[in-house]
Amino acid sequence: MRPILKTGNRAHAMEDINSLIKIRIDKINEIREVLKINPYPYTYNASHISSEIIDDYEKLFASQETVSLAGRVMAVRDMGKAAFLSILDRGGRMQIYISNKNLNEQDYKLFEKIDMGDIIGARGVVKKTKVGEITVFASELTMLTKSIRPLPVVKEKDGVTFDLFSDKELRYRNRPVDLIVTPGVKETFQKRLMIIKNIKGILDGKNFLEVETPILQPIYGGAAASPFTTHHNALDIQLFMRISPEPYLKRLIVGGFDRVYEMGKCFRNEGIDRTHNPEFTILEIYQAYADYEVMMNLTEELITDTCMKVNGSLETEFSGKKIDFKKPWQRLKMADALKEFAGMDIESMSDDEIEKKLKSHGGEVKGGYVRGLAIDSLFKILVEEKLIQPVFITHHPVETTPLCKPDFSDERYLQRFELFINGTEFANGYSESNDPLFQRKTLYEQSLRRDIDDEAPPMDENFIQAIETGMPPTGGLGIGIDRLVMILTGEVSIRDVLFFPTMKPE
RNA sequence: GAGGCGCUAGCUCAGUCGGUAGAGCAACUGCCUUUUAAGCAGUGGGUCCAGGGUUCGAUUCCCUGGCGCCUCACCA
Repeated sequence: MRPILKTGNRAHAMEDINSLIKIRIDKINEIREVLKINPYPYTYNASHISSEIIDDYEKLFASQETVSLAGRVMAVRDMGKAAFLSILDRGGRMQIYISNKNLNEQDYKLFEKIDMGDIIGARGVVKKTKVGEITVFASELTMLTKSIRPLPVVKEKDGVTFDLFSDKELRYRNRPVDLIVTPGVKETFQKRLMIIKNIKGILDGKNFLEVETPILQPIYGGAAASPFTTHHNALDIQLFMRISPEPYLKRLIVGGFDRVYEMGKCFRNEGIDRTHNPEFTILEIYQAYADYEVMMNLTEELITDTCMKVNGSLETEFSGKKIDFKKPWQRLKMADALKEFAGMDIESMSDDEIEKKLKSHGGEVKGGYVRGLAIDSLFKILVEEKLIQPVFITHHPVETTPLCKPDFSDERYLQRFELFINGTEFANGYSESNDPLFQRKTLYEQSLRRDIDDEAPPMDENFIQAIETGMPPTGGLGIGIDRLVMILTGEVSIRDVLFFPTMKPE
């Protein structure tokens, strides 16, 4: 079934028109009919953006050349025969001086129809006002887009913001307005883009290839999570939204792309909270002939380099805690972490003791006791939240994942690491499993758990066949990009680093 | 999934011990030729989230529901 435009849309839109909007529509009509101006023209050539005018002020003032710029009107201070506009463009804010002495009659009449929120073009010379603010003294005004929906009025003086657009629900549901009026929001997203660009730059510099793999998959895997399901009409088959790009990236390693990465959306059909959004961005990297130690070093490099580029320092603050990214980060075996933070010598404990301990802390293993899963669960309950500074937890019990190689020195544990910062997981990496017989066995066993654990993925025969073809020894790494952006920008909620977080319909 | 809190004008918020409501900003009308949270005077603007109950009367009290935020649980 194709989505059909609801017939009620138009009626609803009409209802929505309140008196403030009506007044602005009247102004559009006057602009069109009286001033004979199109309030929605097609182009405008601006010579400068705000920041360039400020940077080049001395030169522009000396030459008194005419500059032009385009932006959104954020404030109108009208004093009768003179007025000041603040307009906002890509480079920031610029003040425009309006006077009927400098403007022709038509443009002055147009000025009288300008509201906060309109997008205009202004041409004029650059001077400082009496109070020393760099200002474009307008000799020509152009209406570029008449806005009919009023913006929230946010004011600011001496760094103090007044009447902030603070209703989070409205902000997330109406992000364009939020981006326009809420200080700092745009900057957070600019930082997000810088972080992503920097990480890709480092990887590109190391000859990793950025690839794209299917988001719609007939069989999902690579993590334990509930998928979103969808349906392909022509093939009449069920498809799943990927929960991880891992299985396809490994197929590419088998195919000879021996350094690949993908940064993209994954989808998990789980609850929503401060650190979880149903769709989120993951970075996965695979490097042939490398092991988990190489991937740990790469993790350190990616994050410290990016932190330095974005924040100019390796120290940041996150919800009141100082985080120090200085290398090298501590590396701690999970068993040792349990010893250090929970006072438990897990290796000397019997299954009975472990199970009791887990129960006493309100934990359980889905589908019945398994020693390794119980240890992992104890770690989560007792240790995770205590890991504030960056630390690699290594050597998880073999039962925690079927996709990782056991450590040759002690096969009860994996060559795996997870990076924890501020009590949450940021990265996860392995020496990837490439023994086809072992892989078939562990994935089969995992698929059997589906009866008792609805998050266990199904058997993926096609993937096993790829591993049977022969995957070189490979190190793999996954980093949660949204959470990384959170810690590097100091945002406590994932919704504040996503342009459009998932919301229930109103 | 559980608990707490919130939802009143375009925005930010008061308020009504139950008698259908107010401020600031925004808007509108005046005044004002260097302002910057511009200022001064005046005017208009509300399904008080929705539904039900109690009541002569509910925006207010009670119940149910919706949406959001926070905390917890869940979460490779």
